[in-house]
Amino acid sequence: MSISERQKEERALRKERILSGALTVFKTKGLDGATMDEIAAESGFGKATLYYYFPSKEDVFCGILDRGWTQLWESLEEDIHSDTGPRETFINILIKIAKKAQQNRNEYEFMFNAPKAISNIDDSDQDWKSYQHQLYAILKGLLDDGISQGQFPKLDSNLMFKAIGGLFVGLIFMGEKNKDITGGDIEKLLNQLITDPTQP
Amino acid sequence: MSISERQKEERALRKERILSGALTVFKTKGLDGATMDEIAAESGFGKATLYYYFPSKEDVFCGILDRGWTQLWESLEEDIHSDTGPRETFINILIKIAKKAQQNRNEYEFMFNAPKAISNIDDSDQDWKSYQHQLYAILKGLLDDGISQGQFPKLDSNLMFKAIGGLFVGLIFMGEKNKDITGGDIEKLLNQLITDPTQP
DNA sequence: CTAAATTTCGACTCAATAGTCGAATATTAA
DNA sequence: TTAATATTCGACTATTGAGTCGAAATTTAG
Repeated sequence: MSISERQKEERALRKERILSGALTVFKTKGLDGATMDEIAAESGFGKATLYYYFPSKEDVFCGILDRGWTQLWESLEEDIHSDTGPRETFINILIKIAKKAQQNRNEYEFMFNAPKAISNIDDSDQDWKSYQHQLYAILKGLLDDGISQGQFPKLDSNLMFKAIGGLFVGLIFMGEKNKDITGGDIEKLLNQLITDPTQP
Repeated sequence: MSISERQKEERALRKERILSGALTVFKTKGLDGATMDEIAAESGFGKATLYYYFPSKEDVFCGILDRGWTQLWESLEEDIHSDTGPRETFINILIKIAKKAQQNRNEYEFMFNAPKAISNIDDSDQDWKSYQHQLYAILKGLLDDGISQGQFPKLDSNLMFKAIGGLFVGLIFMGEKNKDITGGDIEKLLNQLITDPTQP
């Protein structure tokens, strides 16, 4: 008899629990400050048990990114495939990301910042990377389309992309509080940045 | 006979050399990936010699921040005390920082990003922190003044500050290349973000 | 119930690295 | 020259933390 469905689910649930614990520890101790012992304690397992579910610390790390980027990608698909114009789609996507990021701030801060801190020989095809690249490609495409349709200011799209990305990250992750920023705020500032003053 | 002026200078020069080497290693290996042995090798000293100049790894780290923020603060003083209006002063300061940051990208990336990664019991009065806070306070003040004078959009200044800070960091540190961004680009995007459309 | 499979974990190994020590070398002042 | 002072450093220590091991506990299936 092979493993039952319930067993699979419980196993997945335990993995989730470990990832959550890891996220908590990463948040308080930083990426390198976090130890497997602490993650084990935080998630309520013995250290050796962690290695029964994840082959290495790095895999715990990537597990968080995988889960996060996959979920984000899936939750955005309807917006991506909607047939609104580039500008509206672009803004909708960013606002949706912002909302999710504020609901799960730790996770998203990790997703957006942690990858920079990796120096490992990282040629391997991580799932999360492809999702991240896909998302960035979509956004970049919308930006290009929007610019060529005169919906955005006529500026180099790479530059715009950096600027918007920075603004976005700044709004959501700068400072400690996260209560003061509404979807409306983000929309307002995005509009401010991407409204072409030469258009009526 | 106490130590001569030249001796002091040479000692300071050796400290500089160590800080530069440290910056190089930090850049390639990351903050926690960098070891004192590597920093020693990179800067051309034996490890023990490093400890003759800096009491700990953390002090090397803070040495970089101290030097950077102090120099930045000093180089900005004339702009800060100029009597141009808040908007112009604000933009001048940001453009000057951007220029310096692009000339010494490693150093400034470190200055802007490294502090987040510190989790140490950091109550101690680090010089660099006061410079950083002063600079942020000045910028925040200019923003407040500018808003109340109608030179900026009427938005919450904390929000604006986050947005501008993010945009700035995004423009300068996102991606790998740093050649494509001119002072003009930065000015253009800043203007885009901080121009009140309701004003003539 | 019993045997196989799954899950758990404390104790151990082993490598990496921050920081120290004491001796050697170089510089300065008289 | 010579003694004091400043500088250099390789080898050593001590700690920390990732990953392993083997045995114990629990669950599942017949």
